[in-house]
Amino acid sequence: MTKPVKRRDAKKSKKLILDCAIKLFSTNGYSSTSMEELAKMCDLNKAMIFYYYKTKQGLYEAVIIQILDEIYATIIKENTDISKPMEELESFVKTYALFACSHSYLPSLLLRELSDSGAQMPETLFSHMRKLYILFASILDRGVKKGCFEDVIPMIVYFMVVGTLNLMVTTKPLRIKAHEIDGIDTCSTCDMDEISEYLIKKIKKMLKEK
Amino acid sequence: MTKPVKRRDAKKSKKLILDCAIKLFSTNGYSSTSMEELAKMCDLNKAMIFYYYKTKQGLYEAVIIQILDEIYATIIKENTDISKPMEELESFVKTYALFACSHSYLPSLLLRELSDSGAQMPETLFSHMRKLYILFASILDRGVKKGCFEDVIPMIVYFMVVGTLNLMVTTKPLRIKAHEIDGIDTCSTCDMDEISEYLIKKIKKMLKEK
Amino acid sequence: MTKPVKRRDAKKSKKLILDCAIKLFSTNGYSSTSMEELAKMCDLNKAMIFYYYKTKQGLYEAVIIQILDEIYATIIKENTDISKPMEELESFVKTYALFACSHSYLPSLLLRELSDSGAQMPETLFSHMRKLYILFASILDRGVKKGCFEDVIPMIVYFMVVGTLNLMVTTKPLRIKAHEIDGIDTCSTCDMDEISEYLIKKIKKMLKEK
Amino acid sequence: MTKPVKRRDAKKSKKLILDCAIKLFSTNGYSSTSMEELAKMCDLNKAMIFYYYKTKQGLYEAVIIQILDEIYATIIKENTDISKPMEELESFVKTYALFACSHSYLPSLLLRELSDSGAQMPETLFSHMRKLYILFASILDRGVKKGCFEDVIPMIVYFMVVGTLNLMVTTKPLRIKAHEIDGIDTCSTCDMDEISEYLIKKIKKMLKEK
DNA sequence: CATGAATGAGAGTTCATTCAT
DNA sequence: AATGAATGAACTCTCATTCAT
Repeated sequence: MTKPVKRRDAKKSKKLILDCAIKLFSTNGYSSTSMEELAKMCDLNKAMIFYYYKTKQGLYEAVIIQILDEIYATIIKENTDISKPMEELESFVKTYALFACSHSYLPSLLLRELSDSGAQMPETLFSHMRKLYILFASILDRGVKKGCFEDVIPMIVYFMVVGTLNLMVTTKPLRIKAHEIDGIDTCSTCDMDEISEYLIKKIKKMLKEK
Repeated sequence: MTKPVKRRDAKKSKKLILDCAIKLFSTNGYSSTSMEELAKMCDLNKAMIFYYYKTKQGLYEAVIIQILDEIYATIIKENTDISKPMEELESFVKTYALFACSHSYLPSLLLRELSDSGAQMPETLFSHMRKLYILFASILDRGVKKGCFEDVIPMIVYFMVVGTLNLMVTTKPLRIKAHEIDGIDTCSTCDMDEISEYLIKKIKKMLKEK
Repeated sequence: MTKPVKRRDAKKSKKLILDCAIKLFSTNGYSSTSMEELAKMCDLNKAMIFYYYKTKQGLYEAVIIQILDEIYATIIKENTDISKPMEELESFVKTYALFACSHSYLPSLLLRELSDSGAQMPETLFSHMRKLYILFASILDRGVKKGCFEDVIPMIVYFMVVGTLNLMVTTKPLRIKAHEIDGIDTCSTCDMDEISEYLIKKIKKMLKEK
Repeated sequence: MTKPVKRRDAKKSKKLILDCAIKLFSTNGYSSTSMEELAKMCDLNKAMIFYYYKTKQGLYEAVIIQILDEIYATIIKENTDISKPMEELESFVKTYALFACSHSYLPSLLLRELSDSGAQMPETLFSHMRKLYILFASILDRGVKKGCFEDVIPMIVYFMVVGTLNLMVTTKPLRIKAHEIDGIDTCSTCDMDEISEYLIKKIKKMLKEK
């Protein structure tokens, strides 16, 4: 008489929720994502989300940690056995670009969070973001010390790189539309490789000693 | 004992609503801004918001138009009687920086809207944003033709400038906090002038012919 | 500097409001009629409606009195110098039918009011409705006494006449639609004359002594 | 001290909402019925109504289907194993009368819906109503073919029967009041049986061949 | 007479969250 | 581990009505 109860293992369900949450949070933003919608997407009961993540905010933080840990690990991995700052910088940009391109929720989430002065930014997100920046800044710093870069303000350079990459990812559909409407060049057909190549070239030129 | 009599000045009320809306929308984003909250902030009845702006969406678009018209007009004004592309570029960046700094809702709003692939972006916002970019791109274009700039992808350069400025504005509090915690340089004491000076210098170097 | 103020005479405005109100109340019903809508329809300020009629309910009652007074007067007028009950009945039905047809708000209003056990029916409406019924009943009564009708329950006969006429008016569009869909005969092309002729014939047959 | 624990019985709650909704919709009409009021009446949270019925309109349609399905089924049931049109007609009227009397929301709802030219009538209601009429018309039609009825316009006859029955039900309180005030005969003490007997007798006389 | 600004109450609806099973 | 029923607070928006001019 009783309905059969879906029994999957905990890890799978928990992971499923996280994956779907990433998609929803990054496409709709925090407040426009509803737990109902998420539950439907996972084909799971709403209550399960709360069972695993306590609150919506808790889930959101889990999403963030997941993403930032991934990008950080990816960059570290790609950067091992590189010692020249110039190459390190190049590797950072390329790795970030590739990751951002294939995990487009990262740019969405970061830009969104960075857009409101972090009024309510969860501590976890903040510390993870700093870690990434510190990594970048240390590359530049080593470059300056070795004499390959000059006149560097790392924060600004960081945003010129990461900010631009993020925006290029999130605005892709908009840029296509804009190109169609106005006929103007919005780099709408460039792929991520071209973009990061261009960026690297320009950043190098910009920072190189005369 | 008697209640103080209300304004009954349409222009003032309408303006008041718009001003408060700008603040709320840019700090909290669209969906996290409640009309109740807005009404309280204006010390006005909730219904008045709808009396003047019909819907929440309508109010939001009014906010956007207001902001983007302002920045556009400001830039145009500052750019009259400049003819050299190099100087035009410089003027664009400086004007944008100053405006963004003193009207910090602009960066917030733009970044937020740009962060979700414009899924629901109001048409008005989109067209205003394009206008601004077209202005920037035409400066670069003239520069290329006159031979002062080379190897330009305007969209990317645009984001390197505008994206970075926006991020520097919206992340100010975060950067201060990050500096306090990690002791790392986050440009936390730079003022907007220094930032735009640095940006201009770097962009010029980046685009200049060898 | 001051806006020109529309100055019409009071009577015209008051009448205009009443006329529009009749239309709206009978097509949309009481609660679905909004004062805003009404004001727009009259091209008058909302406050004027309250200036003339105090409340929505007050306006509604004015509407009712207007309508019922009219139909009552019309019937009385057409019935003068008729003395035979049979003809009187015929005249009542025809007059009512014609009026209902050309003032289709009457059937709408009446049916609507009669459909909710008069829970909140305004006293004025109630008394006017009774007047009309009393008139009808007295015709039947005289007919019985003169021996032209037999076995009469006036209330039921009244509804068989007035109820049916009302329904035939209000359901006209529905009947047309139903005919189109099901192909069944819904009297969708009959005009009011045919309907009242048929009704009169049948009512007579129904009440006639053997 | 602890709050009493709620039902948690979907069927009961859903039914309860439907039952209360029937009462409210038929006494107050669609727009004058508030979901708040309904929730209070059910001693249930407002959100539950939307949980089960999605929208107010959805609930309304559920109400309608419920009612019309019931009356249709009842009539069909009572009409099995009758073959003579005369008796079928009689059975239809009696069954309808009884049902209308004991489920007085039916007449209210029908009259109300029929009173505004079905501008916004839900499709479900319309199709159910047609089904009932088609049933009635087919009885008359068979009667004509068998030679028991003559000169029939089914739509008009239908309203003379159903319209009158409906009105007699909904106006009961009004008729009592009217009788008290004016002393006139409003059939205020008749019960439904007498009314339907009278109706049947008269309709038969009205349609019978000479 | 006439207006537009202002209001409070309440409408339908959504949502994060909890509870009993 | 999983479910569906239940909730309260909040949401956007509408409406009849009033007030100052």
